[in-house]
Amino acid sequence: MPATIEPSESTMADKPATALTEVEDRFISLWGDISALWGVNRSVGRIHALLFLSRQPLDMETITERLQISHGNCSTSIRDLLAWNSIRRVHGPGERRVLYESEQDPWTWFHACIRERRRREVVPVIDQLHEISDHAKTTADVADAKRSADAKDLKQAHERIARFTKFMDEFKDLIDAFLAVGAGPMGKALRMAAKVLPKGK
Amino acid sequence: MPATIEPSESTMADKPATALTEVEDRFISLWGDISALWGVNRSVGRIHALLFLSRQPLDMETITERLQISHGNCSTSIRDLLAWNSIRRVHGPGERRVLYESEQDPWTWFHACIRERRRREVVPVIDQLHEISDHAKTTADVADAKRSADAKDLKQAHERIARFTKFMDEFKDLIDAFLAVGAGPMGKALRMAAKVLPKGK
DNA sequence: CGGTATTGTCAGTAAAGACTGACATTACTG
DNA sequence: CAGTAATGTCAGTCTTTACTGACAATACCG
Repeated sequence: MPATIEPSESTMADKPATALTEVEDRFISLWGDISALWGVNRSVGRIHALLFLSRQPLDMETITERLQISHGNCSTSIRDLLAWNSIRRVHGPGERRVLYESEQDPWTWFHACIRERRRREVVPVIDQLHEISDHAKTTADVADAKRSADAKDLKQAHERIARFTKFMDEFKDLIDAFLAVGAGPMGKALRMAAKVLPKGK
Repeated sequence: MPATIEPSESTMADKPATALTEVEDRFISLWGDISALWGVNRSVGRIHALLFLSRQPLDMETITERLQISHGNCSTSIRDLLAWNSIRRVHGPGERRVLYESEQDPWTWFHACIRERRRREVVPVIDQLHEISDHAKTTADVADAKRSADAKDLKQAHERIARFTKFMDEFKDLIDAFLAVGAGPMGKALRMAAKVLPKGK
């Protein structure tokens, strides 16, 4: 795990490193590392962290200067964050600049991430698994009818793929249960309960 | 999401594409894609998928030929899979070759993955968050004592970082609850319950 | 204990992914 | 509705990560 504690991300620029920026930078840097670890682009994570800490919505220019990234990078990353419902546009009415702010409650944010990952990744994968499983079944049946030598292997391959497909279906159910409970008071109760339960290993 | 349905991964080699290999390849390819999406190397995922489907433990040579990867790549990927407790060594006694097999129950496997991610990623991140949070608190207090102009900002930054740290602590509790329940009959009950609960969104 | 089959390592290279900055497009302003 | 300030796009470049294959180390065998 990187997260080397460099003097400060912002000291690289000409701007002075205040106590505030130094504190912020450590958090931003860590968040960037975590993001990378989970398949999310580092810039995306850093911008998100910055907006999470910021007391007011920020515009793109402020972000690019603060994080020392190009405005193209910033624009793309912000598009991603919007698509993940991690940040919101804020229009001052009749303002030219567009401002962005992040959700302030981490559980609400996490909830949105899970919902999005479910939609983009889990559901399509399950669809494909069912397709593959069906195809395996058909192939196995054909081989069986023909008394092919590999009929038995095909049957077993189908059995294993079906088993995994079932797992993913159940996994989705688990996600759904989590989302149903989510960030509200019920979720709070669940999390309280988690603290009391016997700890795993 | 890629997973282009190419004729067959194995037809690239000289070996013929049987009905079996074709079925296997689709599963292996999909699993490779999923792995990449979650920050796991594609080769690692493909080997895991192959071992999951295989009726008997396989040696490295078989794997490299089947997946058309170099033996160096295979060796490294297997080391990873072992470290993640996703596969096991199987020694035929007094055998020169080392064989590998994967866990057959997907929930047991998933359980092991979560435990490992908890250990490697979640816990270290939480430790760092606490450090950063403490540092922010100290900095804020110092600024406050000096009546610095940015004392208020520092206090707020600390408040946000602390909020996020609390979230991660609760998140770990949730993981612990899951691990405690895990793959046994209790876990089964939980997953059944999940099916009945009102669906999220 | 030398010979050989197998696995481990890692420097170099290939592939994938991220970032920049010039140009295009959009949206307010006078 | 021309002028300008801002955001969006994307080809080219840079950075990171993954993969290969030659060499090294290990483990069984006679």
